[in-house]
Amino acid sequence: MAHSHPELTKNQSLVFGSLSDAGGPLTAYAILDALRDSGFRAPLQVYRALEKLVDYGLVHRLESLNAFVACSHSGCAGHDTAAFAICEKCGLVSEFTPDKAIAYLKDWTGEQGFQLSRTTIELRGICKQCAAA
Amino acid sequence: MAHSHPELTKNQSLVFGSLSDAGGPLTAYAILDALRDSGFRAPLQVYRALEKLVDYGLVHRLESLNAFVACSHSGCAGHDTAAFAICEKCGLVSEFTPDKAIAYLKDWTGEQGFQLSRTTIELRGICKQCAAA
DNA sequence: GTTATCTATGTAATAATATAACGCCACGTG
DNA sequence: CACGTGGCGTTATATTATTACATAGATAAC
Repeated sequence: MAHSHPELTKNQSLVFGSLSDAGGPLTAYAILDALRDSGFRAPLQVYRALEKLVDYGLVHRLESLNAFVACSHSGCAGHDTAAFAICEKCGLVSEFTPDKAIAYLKDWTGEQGFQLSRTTIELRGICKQCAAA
Repeated sequence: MAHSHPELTKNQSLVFGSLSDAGGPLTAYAILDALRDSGFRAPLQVYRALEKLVDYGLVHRLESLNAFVACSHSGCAGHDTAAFAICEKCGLVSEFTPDKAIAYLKDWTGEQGFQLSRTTIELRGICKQCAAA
């Protein structure tokens, strides 16, 4: 699941590049706009590339923002158990891997007989910088 | 934050009722369709009611489904730290309150100086029933 | 009692996010 | 070559959510 991946195609590289350059989350349509000069014309070009990139573990989808962000730990181990802290002031997104919290969630799913395939953990609040300001 | 609430208005009652009756998540437009006979005509009627209901802690938004579900613990304490296990086969949604996992997440936010206001925890997988089948 | 204000509501229009359906081309394998 | 697979381009459409503006009722102030 996720992790190693073949060479990226042209479109995948462009999409991944625009996310990396942004250094933060972008919506699919923001990516589309960023790549018009590179020849992108339609949303599907972006969505198709994103699907693969998420699959490969290079990009995360932020459900609560309907946006996408390049993975902080390229080729990251816990890609499917990453968590995100999202600042509601400045938009900063910090990715981390809450192993112990995940362990407790897995305890619960184990007890329930729930076969866990993917976790979404997104924290909303104010980052240190913005709180200080 | 959340919890006690005034009397529900007519629209709020209708929306809450349809979510309760459903016993599972509904999209805003599914609610709209369910309430056409009750006089609903436009999405905004649904979204406005949902906003209040979420505010009051009676309804949760499931970010990964773009859907809404009545809170399992009416007037639930940990409304803003609830977690959900979502079965990808049958659509069953189980709400629970992973206190220990939340505690670890709060450890992290505390260390980072991140002022946490809201958590989203959604687990995808296969429920016990569907796994057995 | 009238004015001001606040909340809820109704309606139309539109924005933002995401997918379906089709056909084409490049590539590798038998 | 014939064929299957995967990526790509394009059009159209589906789904989710909000903006903008008008109306109606309750309440408090004067």
